[in-house]
Amino acid sequence: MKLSERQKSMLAFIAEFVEENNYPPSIRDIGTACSISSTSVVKYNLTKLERDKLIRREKEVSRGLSLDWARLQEAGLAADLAGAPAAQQAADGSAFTFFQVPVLGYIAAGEPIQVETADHYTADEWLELNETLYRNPDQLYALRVQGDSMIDASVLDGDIVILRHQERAENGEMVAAWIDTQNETTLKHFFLEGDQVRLQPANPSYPEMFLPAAEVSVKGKVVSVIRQLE
Amino acid sequence: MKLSERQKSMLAFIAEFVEENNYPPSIRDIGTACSISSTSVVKYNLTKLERDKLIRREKEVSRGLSLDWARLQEAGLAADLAGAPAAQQAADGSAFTFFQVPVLGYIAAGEPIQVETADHYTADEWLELNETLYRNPDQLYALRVQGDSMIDASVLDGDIVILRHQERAENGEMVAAWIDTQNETTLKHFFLEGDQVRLQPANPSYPEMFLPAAEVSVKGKVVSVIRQLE
DNA sequence: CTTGACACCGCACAGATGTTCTTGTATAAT
DNA sequence: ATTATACAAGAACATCTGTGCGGTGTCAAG
Repeated sequence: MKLSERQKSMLAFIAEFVEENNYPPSIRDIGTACSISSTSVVKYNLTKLERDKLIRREKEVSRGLSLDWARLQEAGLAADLAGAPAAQQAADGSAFTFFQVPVLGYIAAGEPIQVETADHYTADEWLELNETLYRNPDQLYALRVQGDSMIDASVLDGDIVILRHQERAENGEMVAAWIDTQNETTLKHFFLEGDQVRLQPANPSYPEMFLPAAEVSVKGKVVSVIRQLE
Repeated sequence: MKLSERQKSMLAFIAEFVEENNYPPSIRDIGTACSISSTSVVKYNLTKLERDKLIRREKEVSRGLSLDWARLQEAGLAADLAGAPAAQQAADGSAFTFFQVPVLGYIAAGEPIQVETADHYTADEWLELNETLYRNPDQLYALRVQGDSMIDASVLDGDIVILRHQERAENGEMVAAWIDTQNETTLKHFFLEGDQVRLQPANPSYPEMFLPAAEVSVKGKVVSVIRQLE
């Protein structure tokens, strides 16, 4: 199922419109927004989208259409759309969205964590976060911290770190790094020095690690830390 | 603002309809469902509801209406309605709830923050949290931390602390404390020693404060710390 | 070259839908 | 009684809006 640019822009507009107005756009609304002069072309593409089950449509009902977020998510299209998994009304009437982040397991000098295979369905716990705080929520996941090797960076044993999945990191960033030779994932500050990687704990009582760049792969970068005291 | 039975049933129907169809009902839809034979009567009542700001309406747009959950909640009407913001469907179909926490301002050795008067409608920012992590969410609020006086407790400048509103604290807990004589709220570890209160920063370069218990009032206890690195 | 699928355009039409006008019925205040 | 106000009905109207149909240009297969 591949979509034309036009169809993508239509989806984007529909999402945006619903987000803003709380009711769906008419065919002509869509046409104007997506620079489609003919209503029948809008209908034509709408039918396509409906065939792919990305939207639902009620025949002969004004503005009788809605997005199927489940399918959009499945198709990897939800991320680009306004008001993703569920659009909600904040207390002030403005619309905003929330999303869920899977807590995939523990990180430390502990067992390996297969971030790639652990998907949204194997996670045993979830965090719910406000979109205003994060971008690209579909790339986020969370881990519980075990050990105090990052204590000087104010990350304590038991904290939850939220990471954005990415393979590269800037020097000094706090990352989850997979160490090939040791078969484990660890939370450290990352420094690339020539063809060596230095993984530095933020606790002087733990040693730095120097490893060949080939043996280290970055699994994600810490974007947030959450601690429960109660 | 009191509503007629008819208006209540209209609200209920609109909520139910939107929940089910993802688009709003037409005037005639409402009429049929609420046993109103005339479209003008529906419009009449819709106008009333709009005057009370319980719904929003776009003139001359088919199905151009939406519920204002904030106002409905305020009026205590939201609970009876289908699809109220509090109830959501998780990906696995199970229901769970989330809630919002107002970010009321900054805390430090800074300006006073009137937690009592700052209610859910004056907050300029919100956090959204999963209920599974917190109990009694209605007593929660959040503050941004200014300054590094709690750095040794791993609370950094810029962090957001979530507090539970309470007047009492156990020794050693991290609290937001109002200091009468200085007209300010500050974040410190709390110790009651006789009729004196010791407020201790978690940073050796800041001094402890000893104050008469009468001059200190606890505004809340820190239950969580959130940090954004990105 | 012809054909057919595909994406697109314009337009006219009919059905869907909000609005307005007139009328009628209570109830409470004057 | 009279007036004002809230609530309701029905019909006519205007416009919003989805649908259908004829037509165009492109492109690859036959």
